Amino acid sequence: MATGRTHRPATRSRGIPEATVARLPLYLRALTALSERSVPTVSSEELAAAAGVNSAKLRKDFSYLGSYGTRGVGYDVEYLVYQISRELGLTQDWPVVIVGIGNLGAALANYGGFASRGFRVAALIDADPAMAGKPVAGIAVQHTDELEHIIESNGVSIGVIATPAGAAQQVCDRLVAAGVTSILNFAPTVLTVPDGVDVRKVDLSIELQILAFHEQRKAGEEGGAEAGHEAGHESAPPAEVTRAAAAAADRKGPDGDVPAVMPA
Amino acid sequence: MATGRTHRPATRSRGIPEATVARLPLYLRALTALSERSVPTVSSEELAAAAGVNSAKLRKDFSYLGSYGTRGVGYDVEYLVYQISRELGLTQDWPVVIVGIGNLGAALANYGGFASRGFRVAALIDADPAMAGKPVAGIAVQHTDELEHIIESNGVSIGVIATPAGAAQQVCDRLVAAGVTSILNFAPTVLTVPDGVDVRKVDLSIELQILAFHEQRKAGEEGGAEAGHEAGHESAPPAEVTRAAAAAADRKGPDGDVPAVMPA
DNA sequence: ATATGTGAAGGGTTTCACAGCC
DNA sequence: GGCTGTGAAACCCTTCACATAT
Repeated sequence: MATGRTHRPATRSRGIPEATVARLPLYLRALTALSERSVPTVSSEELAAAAGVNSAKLRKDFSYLGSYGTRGVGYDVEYLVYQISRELGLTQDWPVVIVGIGNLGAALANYGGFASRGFRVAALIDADPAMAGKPVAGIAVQHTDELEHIIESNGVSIGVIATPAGAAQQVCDRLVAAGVTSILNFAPTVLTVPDGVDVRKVDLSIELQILAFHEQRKAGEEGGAEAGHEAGHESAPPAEVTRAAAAAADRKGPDGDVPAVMPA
Repeated sequence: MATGRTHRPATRSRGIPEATVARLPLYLRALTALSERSVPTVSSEELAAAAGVNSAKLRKDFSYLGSYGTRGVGYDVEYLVYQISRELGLTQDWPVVIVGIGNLGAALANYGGFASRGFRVAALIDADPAMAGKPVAGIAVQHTDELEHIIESNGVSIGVIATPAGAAQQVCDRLVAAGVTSILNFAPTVLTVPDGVDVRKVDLSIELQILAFHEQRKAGEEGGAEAGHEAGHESAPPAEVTRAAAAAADRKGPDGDVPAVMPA
């Protein structure tokens, strides 16, 4: 993505491919596990298996970072952990706010995987006045009114949106106006943001729909059935896709009935 | 295009690119919203804007499905909704089970976006005996012991794993052995599955790490600062990445302290 | 006049296979 | 001998631009 940006003469080969960046956290997790078990070195083959990719891809990925391996030996686990962490920017502290504290927001707040990687939950924000002051994951929920103040006084540049879809764009606008430049969006909506702001989306129902597509394909193929298990299903009357219901569900969002953020 | 596969005389060009499949749910959502507002037709330009892609891509995507548009006019909303739903396999009923009913599992169970698209939550499963019988989203949680029985008697082919990472592979193995062929995995682990089984992964911390990478880049660039907002942050002492903590958090998973599934 | 459908060009990503170094 | 690092090939995806249809 990105339009091209300032293409400088490459200090040391600037520009790690997006696909590679997306895999670095995977490698980091596998390396972290090895580090815990005090394994000193790994080969590309072993590490690739642990990360679920093939070894040629892994080596190519690492080649964009530099030459951190030793031929005939492999990679030093500790050294690689450090290098990848640095490349991803995890050696610094990233305060984040989570907006919309329903089941999903609470799950995110409780996820230790954030804190341990340098993401510090600076605040939990919800529009429901009844939530204000209630502790979730050991942090008191604050009201939406405080949003701008929280962002600015904590220097927050990353925001997580876990509100219903109907509130997401408004929350997004307020986050961006207050200085947030990276957003992780769990609401099933397309967010519009100004240039320079990154948005990543996690969409729970899209993932299931992609699985359904492939599942359907399996059912349709009757060439050389490998797994002896009839796919598909035919008990209940084929539920007609209820369009109105889907739209209504999208409006509520990927969470229960959380009373969420409304415009100020 | 494509490797060739069983290159039959092309009934109507089999084989939709994976990238296209991944966008169909996006289009479907946008179309559903239009349908609700009783909009009869859309142009590729309008629909693309609503879905957050560019119009050339959208037209190319639709061309893989067939010629469902009218030149000079646009696409019939209702017709397209039906065609995409059918292509994705959403015109049939897909019973799914969710394993691991912590905050995340509960959020998923409550998500109306599943039910409204043909995904019927057939069962909620958790390893904690204390959870058994408790209703979540109107469905009584069942104990892990029932897993195989539930899968088989309901003809479930799609499973969602929302357990801690430590339990994920075991749950996965049991699901697959019982007949599940598509898995949506929220646990921060690489799952190993036999051929013919699809796995999709949603990893909360990876998304944040990717954002951090780009955020760091923004901070580093001092060429022509567009948004007058200093990136980065320097208040707290730069949190050294605590590897052990990250590994421990991964083991617990993307949810709180949910007592989850243990081997039978 | 207007907007789709699609060859062709362009860019990015993955895989191959082997040269290079330990 | 073993394993990394990397050009080159193959593949996939996106974008362009225009023929085609209403």
